[in-house]
Amino acid sequence: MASVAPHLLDADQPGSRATREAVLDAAERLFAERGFEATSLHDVGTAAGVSRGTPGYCFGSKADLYRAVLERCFSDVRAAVRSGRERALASGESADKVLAGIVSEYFDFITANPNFVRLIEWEALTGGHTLEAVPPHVEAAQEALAALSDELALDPDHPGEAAHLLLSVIGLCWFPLVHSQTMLRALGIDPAAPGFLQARKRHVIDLVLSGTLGRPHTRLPS
Amino acid sequence: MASVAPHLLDADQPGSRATREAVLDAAERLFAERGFEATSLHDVGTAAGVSRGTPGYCFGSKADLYRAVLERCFSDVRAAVRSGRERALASGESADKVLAGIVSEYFDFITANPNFVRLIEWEALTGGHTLEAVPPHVEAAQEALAALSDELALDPDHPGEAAHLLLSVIGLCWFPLVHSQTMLRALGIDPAAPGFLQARKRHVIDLVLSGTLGRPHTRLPS
DNA sequence: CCCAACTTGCTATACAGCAAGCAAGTCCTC
DNA sequence: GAGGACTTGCTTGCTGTATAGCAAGTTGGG
Repeated sequence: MASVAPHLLDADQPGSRATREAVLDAAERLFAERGFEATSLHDVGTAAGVSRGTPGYCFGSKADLYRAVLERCFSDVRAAVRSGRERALASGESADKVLAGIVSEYFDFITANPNFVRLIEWEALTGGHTLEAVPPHVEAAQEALAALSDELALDPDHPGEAAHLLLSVIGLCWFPLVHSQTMLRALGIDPAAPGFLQARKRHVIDLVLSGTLGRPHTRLPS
Repeated sequence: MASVAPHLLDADQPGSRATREAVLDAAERLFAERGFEATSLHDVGTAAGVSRGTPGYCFGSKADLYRAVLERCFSDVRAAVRSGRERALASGESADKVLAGIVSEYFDFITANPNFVRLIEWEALTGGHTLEAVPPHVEAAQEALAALSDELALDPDHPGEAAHLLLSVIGLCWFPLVHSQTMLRALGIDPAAPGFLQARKRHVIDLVLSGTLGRPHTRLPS
């Protein structure tokens, strides 16, 4: 994950910029892999090539380091969402092309940034209390929602429609990444097989396009 | 979650049946809530109304207790999948009605069994190594896959189609449950609001039906 | 020589697992 | 049928290990 978030690195925080960055990188990787509880500051220090005390020295406490990781991460995500929206606005394509492009780009983004997905999954399971204290994540979500609503000119009488669609796109893209070791294995799918990711992307795009632009209204079963 | 899995409770395992059941119930709840690492045998004992040593006495080790929880859980799930499949087979409805019924039932099932969802999510994040040792989970997945393939008479030339569809159904249903404290909050959705779950179910059914029965073939964007 | 950037020593806490203890039966023998 | 031997079901004490955080120490550049 690239790095945009100057306030976390310079300012008059303790430690040098290079060390703080190395610690953040190591912490992001380890927190994403093992979660907050199972990651020790000792391990973070070792992975960053510094002593076990340095992460605490640079970031105050383990919880503060974790929050800093989330902040940097969502600062990047927010920037990605914004730039994606601007590109979509400028493209002048038809609604279905734009939607397919959004899904495709999002799919590629999370495939390339597994740390991001895993960090949020850990947050989801542990209550999301740290994420709550990181404003950019709400801004990113709201902007994604607005982009979807605008671009597709969704019916303003149903404000929940865009939200459901966004939830669906995210869920469809995330699921195979998150559950590669559980569901996919149980189903006999190898997520590393050549073509799997592309087939998945295609499936998601087809599903979302047909569901959104067709708009059938099926009755619930009794 | 109901209880089918006699071998875990009687046999010549240590402890009385009632105590083992109480410990399993408490452990399922706590492991689902906090995960394996963050749950202590002390807490399990207290929650079960026994001493801190009893969980270890009855199940051997913390890891063994955890495995027993997963086994009981998937024994139940496997039974639910089987009975659902039999009901679908016997219904004689059209493919779209059957699919809508499957999705609706599955949605209701996971809404009523959050422990199941959370236990698997924890497994997914921690590598799924314990789940790997619990055969019923593969059997349940395979049977669900076979049911979907049969019922919808999916093209046997594309064996991955049923798997992608199953992944999509599961992902669409799970996502709002798992991310009620992260995404939903960021999007300003209250998952406890009256009607949210029904609206979600409707959205998922519409999406899956239109995507499956229409079968458009949209090109990927360049 | 001094200050920032680290490192190392220390303490308190938490937890899993083992082993010993204990109380309430159950069986076995006379 | 009584009394001791033994089992079952559970509890409590103990030990080793891991970790967060603080405080004192160290080193290198300006």
